[in-house]
Amino acid sequence: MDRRLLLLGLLHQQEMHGYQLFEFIERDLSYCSDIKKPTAYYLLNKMAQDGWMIEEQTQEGNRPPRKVYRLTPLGEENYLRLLRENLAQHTSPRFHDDIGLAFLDSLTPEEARSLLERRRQAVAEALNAVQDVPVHRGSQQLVIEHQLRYLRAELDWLDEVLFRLSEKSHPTTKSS
Amino acid sequence: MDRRLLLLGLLHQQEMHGYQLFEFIERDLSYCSDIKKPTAYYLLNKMAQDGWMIEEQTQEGNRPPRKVYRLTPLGEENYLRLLRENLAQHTSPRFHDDIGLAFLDSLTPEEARSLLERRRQAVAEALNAVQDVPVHRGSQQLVIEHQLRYLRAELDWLDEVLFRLSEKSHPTTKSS
DNA sequence: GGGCGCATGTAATGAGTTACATGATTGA
DNA sequence: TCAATCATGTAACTCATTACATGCGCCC
Repeated sequence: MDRRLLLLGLLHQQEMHGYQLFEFIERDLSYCSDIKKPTAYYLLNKMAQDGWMIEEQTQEGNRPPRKVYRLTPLGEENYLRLLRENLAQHTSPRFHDDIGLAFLDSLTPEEARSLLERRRQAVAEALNAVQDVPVHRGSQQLVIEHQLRYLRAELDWLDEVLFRLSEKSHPTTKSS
Repeated sequence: MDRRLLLLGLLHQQEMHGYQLFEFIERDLSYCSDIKKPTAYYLLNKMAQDGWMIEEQTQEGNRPPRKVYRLTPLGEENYLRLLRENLAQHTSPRFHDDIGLAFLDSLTPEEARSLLERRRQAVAEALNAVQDVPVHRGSQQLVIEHQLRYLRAELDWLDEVLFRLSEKSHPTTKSS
């Protein structure tokens, strides 16, 4: 239902056609969703069939025809329902990266460290990328800030793990 | 491939049968993976066919027969390959919860606050649950600690958002 | 004797992806 | 003229899930 909520939320702000919606999501909301084009088109058709929105065919000059979507009252109702559900709940994401962490002691501390340094590098790059993202409109900016917080916490965590590994690989270096 | 890595990692530590593996994952590694029973059985069969592990039928008394899995050298090789790949990379999880955040300003600050208070409650409960988890063996404990860090960061973040909302709903209260 | 636990599966379903199809316009 | 952009889709496929099937033993 998340993907529906995403589309509904954007159409609540402003009517759009499918291509436009998809481009907006890819450019501005890539941290929220990795929805693909066929999925977006499919959901739009589905929700139009269900009476959540109406399609309007438009055409500018000889450009390809567009289907512009506008929420119906039923659509607005469902939008608010899904939004309230989403906000009230917490769903812990699965960190696939944790599976490797769980088996870290299959490797020597040295190798574990060098691999996790690579991971650290990747996280740092992701963080830089998010820091460079231009400020978003209204509460969409919250998503960016959340991402920043998350990535900073990841970096801190990785540094902690790397520190512990460095103590393991130099066991002779004892703190006084 | 993550789920394969999970199964391989456990079998690398100790040979087990399917039921046993699944129970272990559910009890001790529920933060890593939400793999379901049929998926686990399917993957075990698949990897056995591919020569990554061998099945051995065993039976105790009149109990249901078991299929015990043990890694082959090929399986060990693939285990280490997947483990190294996993450790070196970072894959940002999708936070479905962020979709609601992006559209927070569709609601009044008051309603947004009360809904996010509910979310905060859910996060706090999850945090308590993780804090009560008994210490895990070796690097499996890292997963628990990572989860703790993540949930604490989430709580901090929610408190920040809630604070901003409280400022919006009492705009007369200006700081000197 | 009735339900739960052990132990392994099959079949149907679903959600979403990839790859492909179409056809006009714009720009190098 | 060749590729890219605009704009919408269909078809096949993958991966994983849910629901169901089986059958014995154990415990209350």
